[in-house]
Amino acid sequence: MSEIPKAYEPQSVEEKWYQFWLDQKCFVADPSRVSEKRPAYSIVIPPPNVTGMLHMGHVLNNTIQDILSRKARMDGKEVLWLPGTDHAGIATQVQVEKALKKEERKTKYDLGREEFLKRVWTWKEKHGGIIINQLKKLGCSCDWTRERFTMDPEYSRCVQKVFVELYKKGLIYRGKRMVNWCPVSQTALSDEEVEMKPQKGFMYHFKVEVAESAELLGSAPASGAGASALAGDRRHDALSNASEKSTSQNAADEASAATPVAGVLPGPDGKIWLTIATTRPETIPGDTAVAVNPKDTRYAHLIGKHIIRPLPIQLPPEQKLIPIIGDEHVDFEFGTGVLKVTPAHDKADFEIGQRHKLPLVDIMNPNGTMNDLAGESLAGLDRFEARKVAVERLKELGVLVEEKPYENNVGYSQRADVPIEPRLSEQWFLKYPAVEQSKACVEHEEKGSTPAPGVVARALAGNSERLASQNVPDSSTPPNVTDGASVTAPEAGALPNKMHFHPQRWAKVYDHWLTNIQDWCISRQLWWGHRIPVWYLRHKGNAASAASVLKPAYEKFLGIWDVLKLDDLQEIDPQNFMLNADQLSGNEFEFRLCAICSDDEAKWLIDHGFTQDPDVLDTWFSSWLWPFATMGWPEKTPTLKAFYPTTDLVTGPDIIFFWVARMIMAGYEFMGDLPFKNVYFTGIIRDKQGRKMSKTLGNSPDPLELIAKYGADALRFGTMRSAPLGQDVLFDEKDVELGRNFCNKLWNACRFRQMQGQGAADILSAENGNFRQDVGSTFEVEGEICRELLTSDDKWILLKLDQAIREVTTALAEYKFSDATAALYRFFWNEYCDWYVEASKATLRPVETLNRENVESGSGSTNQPFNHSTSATAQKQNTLAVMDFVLSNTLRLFHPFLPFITEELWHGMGFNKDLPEAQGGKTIMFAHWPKPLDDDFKSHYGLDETDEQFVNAKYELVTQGRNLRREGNIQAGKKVKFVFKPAGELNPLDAEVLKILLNAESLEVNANYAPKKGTPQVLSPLGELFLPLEGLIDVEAEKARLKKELEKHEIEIQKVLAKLNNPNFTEKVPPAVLEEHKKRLEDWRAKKQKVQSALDALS
RNA sequence: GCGCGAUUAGCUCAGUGGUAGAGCAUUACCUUCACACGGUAGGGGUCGCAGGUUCGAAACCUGCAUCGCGCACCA
Repeated sequence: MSEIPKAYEPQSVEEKWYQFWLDQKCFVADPSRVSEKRPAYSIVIPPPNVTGMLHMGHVLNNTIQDILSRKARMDGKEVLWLPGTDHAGIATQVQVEKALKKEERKTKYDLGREEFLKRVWTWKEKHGGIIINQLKKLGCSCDWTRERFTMDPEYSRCVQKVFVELYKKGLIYRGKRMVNWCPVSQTALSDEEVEMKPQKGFMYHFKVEVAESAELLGSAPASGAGASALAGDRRHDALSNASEKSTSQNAADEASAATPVAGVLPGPDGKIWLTIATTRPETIPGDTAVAVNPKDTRYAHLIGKHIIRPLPIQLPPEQKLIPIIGDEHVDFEFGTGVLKVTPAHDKADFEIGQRHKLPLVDIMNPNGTMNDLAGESLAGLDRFEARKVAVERLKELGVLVEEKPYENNVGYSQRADVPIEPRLSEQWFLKYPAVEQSKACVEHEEKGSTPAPGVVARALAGNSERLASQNVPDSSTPPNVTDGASVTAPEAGALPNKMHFHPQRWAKVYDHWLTNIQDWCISRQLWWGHRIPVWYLRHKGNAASAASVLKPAYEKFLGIWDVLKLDDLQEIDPQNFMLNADQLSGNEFEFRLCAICSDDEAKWLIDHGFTQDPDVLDTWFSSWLWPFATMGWPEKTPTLKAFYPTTDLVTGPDIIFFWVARMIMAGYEFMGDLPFKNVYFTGIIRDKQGRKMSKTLGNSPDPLELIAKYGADALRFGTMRSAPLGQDVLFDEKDVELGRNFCNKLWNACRFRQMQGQGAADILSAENGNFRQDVGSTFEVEGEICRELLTSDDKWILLKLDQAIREVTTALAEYKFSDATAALYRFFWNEYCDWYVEASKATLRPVETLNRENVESGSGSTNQPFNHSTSATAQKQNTLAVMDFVLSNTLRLFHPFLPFITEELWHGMGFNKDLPEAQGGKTIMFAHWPKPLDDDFKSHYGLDETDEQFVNAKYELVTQGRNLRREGNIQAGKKVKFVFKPAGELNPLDAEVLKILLNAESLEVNANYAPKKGTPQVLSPLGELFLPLEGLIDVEAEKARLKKELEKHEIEIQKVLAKLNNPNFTEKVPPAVLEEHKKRLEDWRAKKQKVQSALDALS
């Protein structure tokens, strides 16, 4: 017989079968096959960044999607798992810029927009396939014929169409707002792209002089009442006071010596000083007011007065004068209760500025350096450098009162990891559509995860067919909701469908976000992305001349026009403008066209003096259309009709706002229906210490290396096993190792089975280390199981299989992947391999060894006659049939988790042989998902609790017997004689099983056995087991062990007794529980009795 | 500040009212003809703390503590 490797070698196997699946078009979804009997199942992949690399998060995510897809195929559904990649605006552009800098020492500006974009496309072509190939290595069964990219021409048209539609609806608008500006990428960001991080810095207290000091001190006792007395023009006085401002260190010292509590410091120099707390002194030059709370009695009287802004120093005093205003926003508990207002560099300050019509002084450049308005000493410096310098200047002026360490939260740019700069700029915004519908559609039940009603029951629906006819399609599965009508929007308010989040708690987070939703800044100052489909033409001259310039374009395009009179920023209705241009005033106009343009049209517009908006759209503005834009929308394609709405979405909770919520809104807005029915949120993958995976920490393992080392199946299994529903996953390579070990176990269990079959040597081949079937082999697969020949172990394993099928099916229906793998692991390793395979050796061993000489019958044995010569072969064949049945079901249960090895074994074992092509004959992918054994099956084969309990007792006896060996210090490998004194009848086959499991040299079955004093023994419901080892056993040690056991049992007995003696318990407890307790007491007492007897036997 | 999770064996985690579990790690023994990526048998836990509900709580309720996450933030 040729050697097959003892260990499973995944590499060539995985390669081979993936190619096979591709060649056979196993992953391709065909909408025309969808019918009531063959419902659709669909998932769209969360598109990875096109130039990204596979990381553990992807592994988790995509393994789950693959499991769901493969399970759905085995359920007889038409499955579409739609793959693709995301252009990932900033990330990709930054990558290319870096490469450009490194390789050519150039910036994107050196190349210009067009050339730079060419480079990005080249980069995309070169790197874009990497992650796709990595997904293939993982075994993902995506329909690659439908692979999409967010910048495919068709996809881009969807993006433009959506933009134009929302623009028409008035939901997209352009405006000058405070946005989150990233000084590194030099673009605006959405609120979601800003991450708050605690940052250690300083809180600076500095004092400013109130310009009207003299006036205040002179005419009013420094009380709040004085304010009104100072009405009138104070400007001149204030200015002259300011110019006399003392900068002497002396004065400053005196001032700071006074208690700062009040915030108002009337110094001996005859001036009133206000103390201001800030973390950003470098923005002082941009201050245009100082604000206090009008209810704050300390300061209210100063409202309307002015302070002299200390920076920049060089300015003449009159230019430093800024007003003190009253605003409710100011918290008088915080700091000194005096707030410097910098409307151009702070969101809250901007709003205060709006309320008080304050001027905006922008003192920074887009790259985060200070501009000339910041003053000589700061201009040109980076903002953080400028902060230090500003503090120095304040010190020099003697106005710095305090500087203390302070930690506050600062918004960081997620991408560039630098603090964002609130900045006023002109951007495009979107008012989110369909918010209310999106909120209403997510199920908000209080408790537990809710699989769609009936899913579990349906999944478990029994099978009344016999073994031979396991291949009938499951018609009990109701069709998916995939009516083509959903392509058109239903009437408003008609929302029968609900969406389920798993775990449900994310619904609350989702809800909260939708409730407090802010308009979405969708424009980015990047080059890589979907360019905003808006064109501008500026015209200087009167309205009539402007109208004549616009005319050709106006007539050519049906797009939406806006006309803006730039003189006073007034919008004019375009039609009105074209008709009545001669009567309209104005000398400068801007025309704005929002339309989808072909290349030719774009060229035409450029030729006619139009320019396109230079900005591109936020990447998520394309991703949010993913579920339908990938299916051919706006055409009502067969794919869209058959597979939208999708069934499941699998993603990380970190993009619940970025992506999930927005897809839901887009789904409603453009398709009139929810885009998916279930959302499964994975956990976040962390390292062993619970830290997030990150490149800088270097704690992120390369999945490809893991696959090379352990195999894709191992990686998948290990990941699934350690990923409980909704919990973060602490990744440990040990888990993958466990996966590999498990695959190896599966491999060897099948190898064992193969070695039993006739002509095993022909069936097994060492080539490639793979299982191969020999065409000429007469080897039989899944032969008829004969009821009469079933051993108790056979029945036991069939019942365990039934249980495993139920557990795995239920777990999958509830998205509990770690439960499913745990059930599979337990069933296959602990039940099938540890017990059943070992027990089966009783019938599988060569006939000559299954000989009554080894199962000695004592006198008076009640054993049935056991005719080996005639029945042994049949018995063996029957056991093999059971094994084949169990293994065939097992492989199918495993297939979604371990696609490669199961396919290899499915063929290697020949399980595909008698099946129709489309139902497992070609590939296990389409073999039917195992159904639980139903009552007909069980009664036909006589499977019931009796057998299960008997076998449990048998195995328990074995464990006790092995214990005796250990206590007798018998080495694990050594064979010894056991004697068994049965309590009733004992089938010789069961005796043989006992012998094998005990690794006994022989097992004497003797109902009349009279042990010598001191023979170690165990007692079980099946009888007494003796280990006659005169002189070899340490009697005292054995006694000690038994005594310890006795104590243990006594404790248990006392525990149960305590309960049973409590009248409260016996009266109130449900009868079933009472019975159970009584039985428990009996059990423990019986056990104790047996140990006691054993102990007595020793002395 | 608001919200959400977590707290069970050395580690990572299951466990939705009725006898405390798994994997890893660990100890001892074993290369027995499927598998040392293996087998057999062990050891190891007052289930974060304090109250309450209950005949009965790891589980349910109320506080508290610690850790983590999200949202919102006061300069």
